[in-house]
Amino acid sequence: MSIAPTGPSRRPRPTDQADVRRHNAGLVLAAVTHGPVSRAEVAGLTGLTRATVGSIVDELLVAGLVTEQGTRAPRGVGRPGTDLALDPSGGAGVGVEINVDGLSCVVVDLTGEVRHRVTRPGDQRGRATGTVLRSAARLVDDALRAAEAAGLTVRGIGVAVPGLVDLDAQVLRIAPNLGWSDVPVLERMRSASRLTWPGASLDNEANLAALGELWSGDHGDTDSFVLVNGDVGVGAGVVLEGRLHRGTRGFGGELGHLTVAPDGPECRCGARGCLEQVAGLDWILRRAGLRPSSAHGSDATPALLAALAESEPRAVGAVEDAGASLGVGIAALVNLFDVDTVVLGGVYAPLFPWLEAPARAAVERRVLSARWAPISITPSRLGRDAAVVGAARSALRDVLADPLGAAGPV
Amino acid sequence: MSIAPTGPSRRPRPTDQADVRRHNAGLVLAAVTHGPVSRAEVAGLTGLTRATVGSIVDELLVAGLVTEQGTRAPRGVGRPGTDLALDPSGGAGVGVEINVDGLSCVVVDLTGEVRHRVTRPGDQRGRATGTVLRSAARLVDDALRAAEAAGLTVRGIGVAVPGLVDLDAQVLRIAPNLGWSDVPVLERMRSASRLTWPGASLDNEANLAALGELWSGDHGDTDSFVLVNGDVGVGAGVVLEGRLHRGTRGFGGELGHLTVAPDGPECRCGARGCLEQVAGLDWILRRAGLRPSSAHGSDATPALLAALAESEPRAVGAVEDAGASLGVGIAALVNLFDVDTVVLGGVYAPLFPWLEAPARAAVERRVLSARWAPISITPSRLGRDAAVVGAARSALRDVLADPLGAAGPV
DNA sequence: GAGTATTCGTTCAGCGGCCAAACATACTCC
DNA sequence: GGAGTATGTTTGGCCGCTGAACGAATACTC
Repeated sequence: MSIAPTGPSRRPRPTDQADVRRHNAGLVLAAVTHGPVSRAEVAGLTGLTRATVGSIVDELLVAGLVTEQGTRAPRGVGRPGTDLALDPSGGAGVGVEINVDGLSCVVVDLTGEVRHRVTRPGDQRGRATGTVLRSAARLVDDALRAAEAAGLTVRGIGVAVPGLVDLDAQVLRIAPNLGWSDVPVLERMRSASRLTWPGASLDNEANLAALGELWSGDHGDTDSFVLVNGDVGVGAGVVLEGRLHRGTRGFGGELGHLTVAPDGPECRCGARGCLEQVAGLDWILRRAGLRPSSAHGSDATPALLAALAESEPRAVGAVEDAGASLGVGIAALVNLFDVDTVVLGGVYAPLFPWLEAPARAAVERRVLSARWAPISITPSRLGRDAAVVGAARSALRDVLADPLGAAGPV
Repeated sequence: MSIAPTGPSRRPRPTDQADVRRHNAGLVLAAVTHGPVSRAEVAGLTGLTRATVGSIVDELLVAGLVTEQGTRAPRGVGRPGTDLALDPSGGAGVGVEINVDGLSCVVVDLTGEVRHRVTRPGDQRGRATGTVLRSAARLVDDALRAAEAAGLTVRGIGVAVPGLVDLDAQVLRIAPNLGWSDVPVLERMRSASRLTWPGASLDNEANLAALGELWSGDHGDTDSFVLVNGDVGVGAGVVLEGRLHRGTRGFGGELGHLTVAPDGPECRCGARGCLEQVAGLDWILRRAGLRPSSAHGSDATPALLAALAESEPRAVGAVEDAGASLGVGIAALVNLFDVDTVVLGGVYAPLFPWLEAPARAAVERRVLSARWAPISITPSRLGRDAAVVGAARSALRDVLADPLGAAGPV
């Protein structure tokens, strides 16, 4: 909980009463997020006085971020409070995901509800960059119109891409699996759109998926976890103390190129025995006797799952071996980051029942602290939606963290 | 930069003007740390107004944390400013290190200068826990007396241990290389001491060494780096954005048990191929034909260095092989954390000339982003002192971060 | 049914923080 | 010696939080 702004500007910044107000407004809004609460309850949760909460809530009401839900049915003696909740029409975020196997776009309101969803499956690798970006821009235009029709003011747009993003320049540096490099995605999408955009931001899909999982709120009280996103490549989104850790240059979480088997097969990156080579989707499919090259992502996975459902030995063995390798990678994550929760997303989510036991065994053998502090390994809640939803909600994050700064609907 | 308190209490806390004051006082003190500066320069550095800086400096002066150094020799037109600097007698921290190869203890003043230093080399593994702790307590007593004699008020005591520390309970959970487990180090040292202690804290040596390096301030502008501490064990202290990352439970940075050779020798931890087993000091010494068991730490290292100086092939080969394995570990760190600087400490510091090339080669082969973003690998500046000095300074950190909260000399 | 206790939300004076601007101070340059 | 410039201090104003008092709405008690 910091009242100082996070972000690229690393310079130490002085603080004044306005920052205090912002911080406390964020606290109040966070308290309201968890469900209908009265002003007095918010005061109890946040530690602020009722007077302060009242004043902040007044501002949030006129900003349209919070609504009063009328007097609550009395629960005991004393005057009953008036319930407060996030205003579903208080604003929305648009999320877009550009991925190897398709495009998707959602509109999410302040309460986290998905109000609009469109997906366009299909292999994007054969298509020209411009064509893909134009399709994506069209999805955004539809989403913006849908939001307006629903009476929602769009506060921001988040775009998720499968590659390394230069956050300062907001440029996609390289996306190996798309074959793109140095693409100013936002700029080109914006110019392909016919509508005026609110603020927009670009980020890596694993990072945004991790944020999506974080905000889905189903992972207990943990504010430190790693989302391991399995696909052809293997990436990790690292959330420490509630904050996404992109690393100094945004290149963090490259779990796929962790060395697991020094004498293993050669990787595209030039090294040997990268995790990606012995736990990635292609390897699993090959090992299971399926054809990875012709059938990618959404195509081959059903065949694999069918084989697993029938306990086909090669498929089961492939996934179990991948699980063991993955466990070595997870052990490394836990030994280094000391997170207590690891969430498996992407294709690892449906494969979880078969991956779990070997992965857990490897982790328990290799993590020194596992004896004192249990490590939770769970499948992703949002599944393939994690990145889009995370992108949309990240667009709302600024509003939620600093409700009075960027607020003001219409 | 946060004005909210960090620490075990994770509950969201409201903020008020007092916190603003604390935050800004910390800013001012940080600006003063970098060298003699005038009030006006501090205002420029921090973004505060001269009025505010003046008022804060007044408080820091009466608190005895800052001194005026008289009018500065004029540099151009205008009234010359009065230089401010940290008060060398403004307080001190005591650091103690309990390690396999000896005990050491230092007193560090506010400016970071070491004012007292005692080391007691010798293998601690044969000695009973109580005996070791009593020796350490005696060192602390000597340090407290030395500080008093120098007119320094000791603000806190930091203890560094080579093992996993439960920060909430302040208990050393396990120190494999000492053979200790579940030792309430602080409690037992305190009761073995004849003097009254100020606040004390216990932490892992690699973490404290990383803090020591961070505050030594010689690593450029980086505020994200990893210190890899080589000894019989291998630990890592992770500093991200200027903050030490202990992980959710303080068990982070266990680099020594990263798997680098799945079929390698069995480790004490039960797994196979831990980095510690193929790049730790014992392994290097054995491989170099020296006797690790009879001659530890400060005893065997000179022999190794002498052999290296004479280019003795077995010694050179041993260190080069260790460097290659270490490089695999460093690559994992960089791929996951995306730090741009890795500092090698402990025994790795004197071995650096021989380690560097193979380690760097392994890193460059295994880190995907190394092509765009160069990775700096340097030896530690503080060498074997990093952990003790870090421990002493960590005891001062609370004062520096919140000068007005815990201040008040005498 | 009336009075009392309890809880909720608001109002108001007070305190402490920062800021902006004016002022006093000290030094250089002409 | 006066003009110009930069430092440090003082003053008035604004803003946010606090604590206590107050009106409002409900339950409990006799």
